[in-house]
Amino acid sequence: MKETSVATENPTDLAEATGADVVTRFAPSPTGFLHIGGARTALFNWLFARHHGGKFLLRIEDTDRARSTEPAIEAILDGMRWLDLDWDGETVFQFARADRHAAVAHELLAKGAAYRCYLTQDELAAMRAEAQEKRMPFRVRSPWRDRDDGDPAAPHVLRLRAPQDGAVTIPDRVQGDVTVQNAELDDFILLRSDGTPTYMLSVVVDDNDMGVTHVIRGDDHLNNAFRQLALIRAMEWREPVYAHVPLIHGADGAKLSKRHGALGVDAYRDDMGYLPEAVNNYLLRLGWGHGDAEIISREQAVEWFDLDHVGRSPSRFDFKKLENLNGHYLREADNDRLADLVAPRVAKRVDRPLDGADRDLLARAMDALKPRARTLDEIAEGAVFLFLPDPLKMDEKAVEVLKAAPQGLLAATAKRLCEIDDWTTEELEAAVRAEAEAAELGLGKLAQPLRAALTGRTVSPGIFDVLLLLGRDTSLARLDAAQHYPAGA
RNA sequence: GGCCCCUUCGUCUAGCGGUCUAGGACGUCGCCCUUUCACGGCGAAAACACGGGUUCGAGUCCCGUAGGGGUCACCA
Repeated sequence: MKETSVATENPTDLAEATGADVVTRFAPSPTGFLHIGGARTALFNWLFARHHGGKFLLRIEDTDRARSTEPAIEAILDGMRWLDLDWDGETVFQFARADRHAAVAHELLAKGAAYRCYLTQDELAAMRAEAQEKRMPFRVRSPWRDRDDGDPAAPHVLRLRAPQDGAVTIPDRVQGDVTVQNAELDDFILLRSDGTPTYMLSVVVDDNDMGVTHVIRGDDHLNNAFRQLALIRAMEWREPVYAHVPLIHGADGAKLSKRHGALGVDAYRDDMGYLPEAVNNYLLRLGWGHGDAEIISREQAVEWFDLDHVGRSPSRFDFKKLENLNGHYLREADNDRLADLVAPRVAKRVDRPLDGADRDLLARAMDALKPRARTLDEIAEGAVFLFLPDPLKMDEKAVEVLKAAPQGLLAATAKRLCEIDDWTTEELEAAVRAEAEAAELGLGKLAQPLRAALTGRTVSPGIFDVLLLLGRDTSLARLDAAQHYPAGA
């Protein structure tokens, strides 16, 4: 992965730089974070390129100067890195290529494939209003398409002279053959009156210059593809293969929007505590499937991914399933890595930073902690008892368990534990079981009060693990404190 | 509204004319394991939107209806 850098200055070298059979790209506009839908689009593009041994390019569509921001660019790049979606070559910044885009527009003008249109905003608005009134579909039909008596010095835009008869069929790799009548399309704007290129022009030029062979994107762009194709044909450039992937909806079926569930991937990482491999696996299975496969590794995904199995209907985002997947990857993850990830979350809960020893303890506890969690926060929640200061705070249920415990049970157990030579699981288990037997209690009847005394809760890892992790001193101290708890509290 | 697209369990999906009395996963429910909670194991309920065709035969092909989505900017 290359550093973020300035767009390449010599546009025509872009295609040459790639030269691969398959070139895909992800082209987000930096007006916000990398949302989940964009992440999936990026993933699909990445997988498709990797599967074919091709290139995966990244282009930032920052031509909307008013809405594009530097933090947004950083957020997108950050999200891509987190998901481990590395791109080839340098990041292309679209705005830096505006001159090239304009040059193409003028080339079109020279060829007669574009024309100067002097229609004003007011005239356009009037046409729109009239169409509305007659309940006719509105389409710009510029009188300037067939006039050349305008004054080039006057404000004007450049429009593409698009075909008006016949129809165009796009053999979309996901949607199948899609046909649109040319009469439905109008002469879209290439260059604004201030001379800046529009998105429609920029994508086409950049995709061409970058040698993009497969355009895989959200199906909200399906209609644009027809306009873009008209431009490509006017330039006599190679037509890319299109694949329009259905959008992702919220759990209620409504479209995801910023207001409604469309979160940045950073939220999945920071707020929700998911692992990138879980998010990737989940996203892959949203709209794509490979038989009964559910848990799919990166390598497997690269080997299997294809456009043929991308579904054609929009899918809903299901946190339950993501969570389940996350639980799976949590259990598989390396303990040290998890300790690093969880430490700050624990620190927040116990209100103090964790030092090296704390972190080691956390790592040692991980095998006991992670099977019980589905998110990093759940691990942290389960780990707090290891780092809480004494006297330990008891939750309500723990207090009840302690109250219900037979008199002297904890003291007797503490006494046995006190006499242990080696604080090992074996010794611990022997001592606790011996006490349970002596008190003529099931292990459960003893384990619960112990758990409450040791962790302040009624839910925790196995009691012997708790004893072992807490260590002799803390265990004994908490047991002692708990004996006086109801009274001393 | 015009145009375009979509429609298998609650959700994600498998299915590419007969092997579908429709498979898997999440979720839900039950049982087992068990020191709590999880994990794990076993099992259950749960779907081809509707109506017409085509065909010997349709979840799979075609047409309608309904529902959902996308798009209609000098935004991207």
